[in-house]
Amino acid sequence: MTQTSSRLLKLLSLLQARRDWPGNELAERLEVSGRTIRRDVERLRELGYPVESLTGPAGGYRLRAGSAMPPLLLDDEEAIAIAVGLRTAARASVTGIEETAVRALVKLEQVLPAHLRRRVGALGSATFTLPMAGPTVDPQHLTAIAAASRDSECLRFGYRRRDGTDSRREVEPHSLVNLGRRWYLVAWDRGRQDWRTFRIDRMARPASTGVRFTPRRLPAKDAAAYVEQSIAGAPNRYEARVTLLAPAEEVAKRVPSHWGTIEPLDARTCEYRTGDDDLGWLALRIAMLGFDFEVQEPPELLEHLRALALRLERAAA
Amino acid sequence: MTQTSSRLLKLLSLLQARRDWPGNELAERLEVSGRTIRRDVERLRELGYPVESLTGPAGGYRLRAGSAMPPLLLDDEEAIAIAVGLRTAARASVTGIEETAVRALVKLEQVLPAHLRRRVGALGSATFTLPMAGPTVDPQHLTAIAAASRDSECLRFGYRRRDGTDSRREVEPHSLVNLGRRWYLVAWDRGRQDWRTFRIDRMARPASTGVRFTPRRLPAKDAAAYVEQSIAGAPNRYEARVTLLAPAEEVAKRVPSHWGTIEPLDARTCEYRTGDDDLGWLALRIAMLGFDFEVQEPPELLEHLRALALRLERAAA
DNA sequence: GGGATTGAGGACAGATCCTGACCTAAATAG
DNA sequence: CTATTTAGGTCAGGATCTGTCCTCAATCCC
Repeated sequence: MTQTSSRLLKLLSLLQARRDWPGNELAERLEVSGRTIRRDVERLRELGYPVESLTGPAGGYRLRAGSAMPPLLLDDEEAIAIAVGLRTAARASVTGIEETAVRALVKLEQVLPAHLRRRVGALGSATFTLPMAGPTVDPQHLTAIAAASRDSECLRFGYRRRDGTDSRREVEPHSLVNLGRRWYLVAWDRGRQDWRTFRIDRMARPASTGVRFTPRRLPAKDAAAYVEQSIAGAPNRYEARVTLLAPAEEVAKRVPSHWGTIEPLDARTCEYRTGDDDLGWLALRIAMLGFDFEVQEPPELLEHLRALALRLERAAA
Repeated sequence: MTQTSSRLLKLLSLLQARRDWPGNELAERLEVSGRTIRRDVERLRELGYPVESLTGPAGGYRLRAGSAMPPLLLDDEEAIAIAVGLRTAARASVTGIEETAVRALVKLEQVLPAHLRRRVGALGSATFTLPMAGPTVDPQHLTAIAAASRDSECLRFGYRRRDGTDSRREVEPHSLVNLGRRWYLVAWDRGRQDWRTFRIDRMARPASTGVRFTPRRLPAKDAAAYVEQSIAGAPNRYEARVTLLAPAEEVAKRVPSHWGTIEPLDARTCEYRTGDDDLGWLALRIAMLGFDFEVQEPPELLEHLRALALRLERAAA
């Protein structure tokens, strides 16, 4: 039966690689009779994959989108592209899919052949995040932590506290949480015998110890809630409100909707609101818009702008 | 034997969803005897998927990375994350995997269930590209064009020439090429009866006509070469060389390696080289580094910096 | 070290399924 | 209208699958 199964997979793979396939070409490729191809197509349909067919000359088979995801059959290059894409998605921190991206990445990396993993690593060193975007998180850390947490394995890492002191931790990872542009791990600290949240960018060399544990119940609704309550007060977040000297429509064309909101003030100006943890980053984002503007708040933003303007002037001198 | 095949797929899916699986749990889930599970594992191994097994208590099965990619079995959320990740990867224009990312995206979108496609579209509207990054390319255009080109189907679109005049085109798409931060389509223009290259960001509503064509031979080594020769002279590219007043090591920590090269000049300064088509974008990239700097070349960069500094000063006033 | 747990795999029998061959029907492009 | 292409019924021989039963081997824990 491994013959039939692998042939079905190959068939699915062919149907994903090109859209239209005449039956006899499939038969040739899979080295079976046309009748068997028809039966295989029937089987795929039974399994829920919608294979369309057209009769007549220029007819053939075609895999449509169905109601469920079929298994994806990727070649090496595509697998790499997906791995790299997921890494950037995990750091995008704009769309709210970061955690899922990491989960998918863990799944993919588990089965990614070694030679491909090396290539992904090489490409991955091309960091996409902007220099000013604050502390960056190593995607390899993310996947290592997510894998340990998925498989209920203890995790060991070095951790630098807020005050700068270093320590080594051994924890039972519960879940990985993305908030704003930061990643947190919620875990039971085995040394301290209590729940803790850790910032991933403060970790050093996280690695599974291989020791399994039985998951504990988190004393909170969910991990995200736990992180929020435990960093309450800390995140010093800034909300910027600036007036742009440009029509709202024109601004809207250039500003991604998730980067803030635009409200028209009059025919020639509009108000732009956006928030961030990092003032420097906030200043740049506004400067990059390419329009003249006036800062309404916060006042701290003005200082950053002044500093930036000075630096540019010095350079342009 | 759709039963055995679908069971094998389910088994593969389970093995991808978690790392360790005891045999009897698999047997329960798949509603077969333990013996059949062992046989299924054997079958997977025959198909080339390396399934490890450990005996003893706490033993079980585990899917390792092999030498070839197994079919990826994704849940809905993961499929969305991958689609979004690939979209950003297609636009990243830094790593050299954009074209593969588009190919993978075409494959995925072909089978992406409708409800998921809607969600991807909603998320996709959160444009990630930076506002200043120049003309953005709609990923839906990219996939539409890539699909037509993969399937040898004619493509129709509106095109705005360099001089601003609009026209409608019907072409036989040959391939999609990514150069720098721009996308080009190499195609046989049916109206003009000749080869042409089109910039994707100048296209309007590209769509397959459904008409099939037989691929022609391109009069060049490959599509990338053809694009390069046909836009020779046009791309007005700038190479910047600036001196940063900061030690090379410190800069290296903040600058992604693909965004330019860093050469130490002395203990306290270094030289940063980077290139781009867009001067404004170039200026920002340097300003964002967060270090004092001096521009060596090009002179045009100075003007942009001055303009930017002025704008910031006005805002900070 | 001993016992319990878990995977490995041979053998068997009955049921099921697969394949290719052959044939007819229906749809479609030119 | 004709050639092409998928749809699918039927048949027969061979291959495959499954569960049961059993014996081994590796590993963990007491």
